[in-house]
Parts: sequence; structure tokens; C-alpha cells
Amino acid sequence: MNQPKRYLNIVSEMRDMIREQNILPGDRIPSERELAEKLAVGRSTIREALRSLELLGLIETRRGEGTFLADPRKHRLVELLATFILQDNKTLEDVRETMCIHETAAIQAICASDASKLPVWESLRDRLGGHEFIREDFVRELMVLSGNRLSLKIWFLLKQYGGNPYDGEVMPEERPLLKNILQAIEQQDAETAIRDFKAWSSVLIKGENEQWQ
Amino acid sequence: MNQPKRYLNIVSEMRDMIREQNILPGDRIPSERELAEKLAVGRSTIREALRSLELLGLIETRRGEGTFLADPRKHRLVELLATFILQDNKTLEDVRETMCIHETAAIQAICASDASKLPVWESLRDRLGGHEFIREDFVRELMVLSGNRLSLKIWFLLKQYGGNPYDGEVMPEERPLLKNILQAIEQQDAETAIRDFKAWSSVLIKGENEQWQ
DNA sequence: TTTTGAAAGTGGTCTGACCACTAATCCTTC
DNA sequence: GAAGGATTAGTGGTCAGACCACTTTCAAAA
Repeated sequence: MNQPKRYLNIVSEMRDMIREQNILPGDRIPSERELAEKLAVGRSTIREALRSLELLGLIETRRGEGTFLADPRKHRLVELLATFILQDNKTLEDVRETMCIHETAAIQAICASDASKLPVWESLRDRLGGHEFIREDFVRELMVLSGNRLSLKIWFLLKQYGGNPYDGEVMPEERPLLKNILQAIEQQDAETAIRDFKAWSSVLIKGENEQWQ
Repeated sequence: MNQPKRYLNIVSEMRDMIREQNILPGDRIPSERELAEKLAVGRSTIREALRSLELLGLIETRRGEGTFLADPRKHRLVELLATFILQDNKTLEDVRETMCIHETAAIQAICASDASKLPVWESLRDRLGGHEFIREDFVRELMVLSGNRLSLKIWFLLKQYGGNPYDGEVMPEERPLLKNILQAIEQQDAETAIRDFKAWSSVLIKGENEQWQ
């Protein structure tokens, strides 16, 4: 019978250990030799597990010093998978489509909710009028306003994974379109808002900086 | 000076090799010993790189057989993301709402596509008429028909974490409702289909087996 | 022809040995 | 006593070689 691989056990045991001993980002993890002895496996097995976690950016190792729990902001999962998978067009397509699913759902949710968020709303409109308005900020604001934090997180990760289509600054030509979207949302007209949003988004994806710089 | 780690070089060299030699999913990768010799490094270094890729689901290893390039559908993107996303804010409400987002998006996608999937369609309708039709099968079929594999994966995962609301068998009282949904989809009437679907789904969630056993 | 089993090849694991590097310590020197 | 340099213990990085468990292959035996 094919036994489960040990280094995978090590991975989960280490996760448990980190949780139980309340090891925080930046803290030191026991040395490879200690772990090997404690878990009763060879050092090479420990290393296979640690290298896997390191490639994911979950831990950092510094020769001569030790191994440390990494800052969660440094997790590398997304970039890594991207370098291997991005050639698969269907996958990239799926990612963007899934992003769009969450975006339109957010708009729908905002339109369906009672409009008690006016202060936030005004601020968004103001910034749209001002200078230096980043496209991504606009969409992210919508995701936040939807109130579904899980959806927001998924969207955020997909964005990194799929090559951010909302890179760059809002051009003057785009502003009327964005204003229309805001207005439609305020009038709780989800259909129009989504239609306009998709129009804006599809130009960004297809034309990739052709039409608007 | 701290030298760059070799196993990271190996990772990128392997990526290049896979690309240049046009190795396809399912194909065999040279053995660890071959790679070690070809790249002039120790076998353990090769293994650290391979184990990292394996944890990501990019390759599969089978003892006694060899190492193979994995099917892109087995990439662990979603599972790994889940360990980051779902560990803290596992609020049931967000999970279920996000599931619903993907479900309605699937219905929308099916309605928007050309209806060239009639055979699958007929089979679904037949099974709805028969006995022992599991609720989950119905929804999963919709997710599959949408054609977005990433969305399907996310949905599948959420289902596991959120307590499957589609547990159990379709009751006689539910069948007319499901038939309505199918019919609406066939007529590409997304609005009606989604409305009926939400009605069905919300009863399952709220009434949790009150109304229908 | 079918069955068996030995051999070759593969991944999985362990051990022990170096190397390169860091940080703490001790010891000299001022 | 203080400053600076050498020593040393501990760490990760790498390698080589040895088994083990497993799969496939293929030739010999039935």
C-alpha cells in the first residue's frame, strides 16, 4: 500500500505547532535538527517540508540564523502559480470571469441594500472628481461596500493571480462612465450599473490600454 | 554574500525545461537521479525543488513509477487559498452568500450561452423525473455546465466549509420547482430561473429540513 | 501459451559528512 | 575598564551513499 508521504505530515504538524505554541510572524522556529529529533524523522525530510513552506512564502530561512515565520503579506502563492499557469489561456479566462462574477454580485448587493452608506458614497464621488484616482480603488471600494468580506478576499487574490486589469489611473475619458455607474447604483438600478460596469471593464481587458492610456 | 538558493534555481530551470521540451500534463519528467546528474546538483537538492512543486499540485509523484506533470485542474490554487481565506472569518453567512453568488452566476452563464448542450440537458431532466435524485447533484450539474472550472472549484470548497445546504434527496414537493428552473433556463430566461432557484435554495437554508424532509 | 519471479528503475527516507554563514563568547590589547 | 579581534557553537545549504517500498519489464519455467 502506498503510504502517505511524511513530508506532508510534517507540513501539517508544523502548522499545528505554530498554532498551539502561538508563534507569531517574525518569531523563530526550532532548528531543522531539533525538529528532526522531536518529530523522529530524518533532517532531509524536515527540509523537504520546510522548503515547500518557504516556496510558498510561509517561512523565511536565513543561513546561520535560523528559520522564521514569515509576514503573511509576503505569501508567494499567487505569483508562483501565475508563473506556471499563466500560459493556460482557459485558466486566465476563468480567473477574469470569476473576478467579474464577484464584481457584479457586489454591485447587485449594494443596490439591494438600504442606502444608509451615504457618507462613504460621497467620498467616493468626490475622489472621482479629484486627481489621481486609481482604477483599482474604485472597484475595491465597491467590493468593500458589498459587505461580503469573503467575496472581497477572493476577489483580491484573483486580482493578483490574473494580472490586474485595473492597473493604472482613471483617465479623463473614463470619468463620465464611472459617474454613470455611481449614479445608477444610487438609484438602485442594478441592471444599468452592471451593464455600464461591464462595458468599462471589458474595454480595460480587451483594449489593454489602447483606447485609454 | 548570501548566495541565492539552488533549489530555487532548480524550480525555474524545471519550468523552462517543461516549456522548451513541450512536456504536457500527464507526461513523465526525468527521474530525480537523471535531473541531479544533468543539472550537476545533489539528489536531495532536486528533491527539495520537486517537493515544493508537488505541494503546489504542479507535479505528481508516484513511487516506483516516476514524476509527472500534473493536470492543471489539480492545481491546488483554491485549496491553498482556502487555508488562508477561510481560517479566521468563516462566518457562515458570508460563505453561503458567496456560494449563492457563484450559483446564480452559473445560471446566468448557461442562459447566455448557445444551447448546444441539449444531450446533457435531457439527462438532467430525466434524472429529475426518476428516483433518488440528490439535491447537490442538481446544483453541481449547473456549476459544471457553466464551463468555469475555477468557479466550480471555489463553489465546491465553500460547500465543504459552509455546511452543505443541499444535503439529502429531492423531495416530491420540490420537483415542480426544479422543473420550472430547468424550463426557464432552457428558454434562456435567466431572471426567472434565478428567482426560482433562490426561492428553492432559501427554503433549504432557512427551513433546514422543516418544510421538506 | 500462461505463469512466475528476478532484475532494473523509481521515489521515500535516513545518516553522516562537509561548507558558508551568524552570533555569542572569550581573550588580547590598549 | 573598554575596545577590538579571534574563537567557537549553532544554523541552514549541499552532497554522497545507503537502504527500503514499489512498479514495470521481460525472460525463464510450467
